[in-house]
Amino acid sequence: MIILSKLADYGVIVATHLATHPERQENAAAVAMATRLPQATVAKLLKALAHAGLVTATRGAAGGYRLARPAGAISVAEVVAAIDGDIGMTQCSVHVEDCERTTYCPTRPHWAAINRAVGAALVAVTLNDMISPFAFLPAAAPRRDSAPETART
Amino acid sequence: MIILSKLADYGVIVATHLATHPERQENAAAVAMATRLPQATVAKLLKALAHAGLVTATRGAAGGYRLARPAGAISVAEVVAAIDGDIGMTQCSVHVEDCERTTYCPTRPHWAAINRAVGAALVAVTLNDMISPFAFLPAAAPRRDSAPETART
DNA sequence: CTATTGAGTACCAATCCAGTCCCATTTGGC
DNA sequence: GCCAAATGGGACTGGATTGGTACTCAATAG
Repeated sequence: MIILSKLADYGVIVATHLATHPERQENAAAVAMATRLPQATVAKLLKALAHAGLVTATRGAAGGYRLARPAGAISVAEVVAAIDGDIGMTQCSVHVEDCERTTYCPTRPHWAAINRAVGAALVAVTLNDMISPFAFLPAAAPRRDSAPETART
Repeated sequence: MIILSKLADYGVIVATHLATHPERQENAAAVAMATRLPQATVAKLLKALAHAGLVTATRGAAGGYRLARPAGAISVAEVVAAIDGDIGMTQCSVHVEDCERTTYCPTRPHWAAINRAVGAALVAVTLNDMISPFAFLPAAAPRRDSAPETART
């Protein structure tokens, strides 16, 4: 099971690439070449990122993109959300009204909690973390041995 | 963006339903009726769960399904994995060989860490938690005051 | 032996997604 | 002032994936 769509994955790559040269302004073609991604797709991604306010775009000749904020202030969750929309585990987490089981489905409230946990894992990681060559430990996954009371496999 | 497929979501509902009557053996039709899900789909789900060893199946007349383990010993992650396969954030997390960018992509090692965090969020929740009427706090999402709040539109 | 029920597989339909293309708008350069 | 370069914002399409169904085989109780 793949959680992220390929586009969202690409989006993080593109954003990360911009984060490596925060002061430089690059147009879509240059980013595509640097990331080895299809040019048209990169253009689409950058548009989405610009729309979400994560990158600033300069139009016209000699235009291009650059990060709107420092790399440390942009989380992976934001990049993913800009491309794939809001993060939610289940249908009913995102479109509550679509789930006619709302009244009797006992699992629904619990999904919200799982949702937050997953979201926290993505929010905890910034683009700065992604370009660092060292592994990091996201705050949302502190340790595995804190197993509360439930037996695991 | 929806992270779980509908089938995986249904799978959790089905497993949760079985968890409410651990001692009772139910056939696919009964589970389908109780959960208001299409009967053929429920049958398919139960087969997948049985294949993964999460439920035990009794064949023949008066056969049916029941949980193979106590509800507290089955995590949501297992149920999801039984239906959707292994959990991974990106293509390269699951099929490393498919990603020809491995050598120079700086984001790859970090996805593994995010992966673990998300997986931990699902492993921390058991079927027992899902049937409890009270909200619980999964271990992987310890607090909200660490400001996962991001500026959205 | 027969009815019932799960196991397994094959298959169809629908949806979604990745990717491309087109045209309008903006801006810098000549 | 005009043209080229670049983004903005759609629409469109081919393909892959998924949700759902149907059918046949195997096992078991009575």
